[in-house]
Amino acid sequence: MAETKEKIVETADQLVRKKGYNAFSYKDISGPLEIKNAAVHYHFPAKMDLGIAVIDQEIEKFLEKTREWSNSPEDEQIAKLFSVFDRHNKQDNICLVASFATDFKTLEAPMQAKVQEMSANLLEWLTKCLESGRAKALFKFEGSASTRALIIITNLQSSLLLARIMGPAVFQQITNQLLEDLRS
Amino acid sequence: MAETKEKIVETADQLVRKKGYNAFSYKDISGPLEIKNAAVHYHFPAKMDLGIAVIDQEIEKFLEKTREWSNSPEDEQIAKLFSVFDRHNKQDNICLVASFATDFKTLEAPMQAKVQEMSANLLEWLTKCLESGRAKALFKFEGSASTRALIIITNLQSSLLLARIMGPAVFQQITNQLLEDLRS
DNA sequence: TAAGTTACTTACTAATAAGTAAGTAATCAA
DNA sequence: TTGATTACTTACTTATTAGTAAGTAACTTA
Repeated sequence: MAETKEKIVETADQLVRKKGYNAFSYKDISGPLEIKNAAVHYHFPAKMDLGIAVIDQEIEKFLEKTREWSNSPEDEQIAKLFSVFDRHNKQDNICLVASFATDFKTLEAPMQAKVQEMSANLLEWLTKCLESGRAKALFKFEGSASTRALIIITNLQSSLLLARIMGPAVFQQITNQLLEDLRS
Repeated sequence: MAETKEKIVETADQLVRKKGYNAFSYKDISGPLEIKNAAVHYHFPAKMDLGIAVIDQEIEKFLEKTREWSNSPEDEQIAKLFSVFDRHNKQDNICLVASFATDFKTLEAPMQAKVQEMSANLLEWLTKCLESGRAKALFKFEGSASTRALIIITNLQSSLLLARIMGPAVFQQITNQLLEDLRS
């Protein structure tokens, strides 16, 4: 991919996390990158094309990371997932799923499908990780792995939301206890 | 409060929950209510005034409800809180805190303060409820009540977000397990 | 009953949004 | 070396946004 195109996607990713999909415009991208508005439209004719590119990149990154982690013990894999969210917390970013979930009803069908794909990937991976981690007695939790995965995902997502409102410390407070819960 | 003014706030509340604060316009209110755009501006000169009214109403409703519940056992109080979220789930609504958290960085200072006030109220109430419920052995959980309150709030918030993406059943899946966790 | 006051409507403005059409300079491929 | 392709810019259009100024009809109060 060309340099400008990559920078556009990266800037859009940051904007979705910082302001939300409906709250940024092409001007917010063309300005910082010192290109013209029409240059953004050249690479991404409609805003939806850009939105999809942002999600596609996130899906790709996630699959790549989890592939890298796949030989580590499950408790380390979970720790690595948490550290991804921790990094976002330190940058005052929220996660893409939460950001797009808020705007979900305003999105066109192809974008909604992409958001669903992104969420399904995360849930599927976490479910398997919890399942095999429990089999090895690395984790202890009640109920099905898929339910526990949903619970942990909701914790991670909303702790970034709450951290934005109540300060970054609440993220640590929540995630420390979550990891504790999984062990005990 | 006058009838029209109430209807405007109620419509705005629904719009914030359905589309997000930055994704609705005064036209989305004046249209359904069959009034003119300027009528909305008459009651709420700037959009922020309307946003604050929506949050103020939510705060008031919350304080009223928790006052009503205050003589019930703590496990029933928690069940009532969950049922409020359940009602939102059935209407495909997300919660105000999550909706405004996404747009938080685009909000003016007085609105940010209101969002913080709303979150603090919820957290404070839930912390106290968990604390006294644990003292009566109605609940069992690890760690401080305030951390557990944060965890439960994040679960409730994001289960509405995830339910929108993955279907309303995930809300039940999550909340059933959460209530189970608190008991066991 | 005259003078506010309330709750609007009519008719705007200025700014910003997404998106497009036509032109251009530089590179690439035959 | 010509002709196409790439990656833009210039210069628009159309729609929508928040917001306002001036007018009006109905009611209220002195």
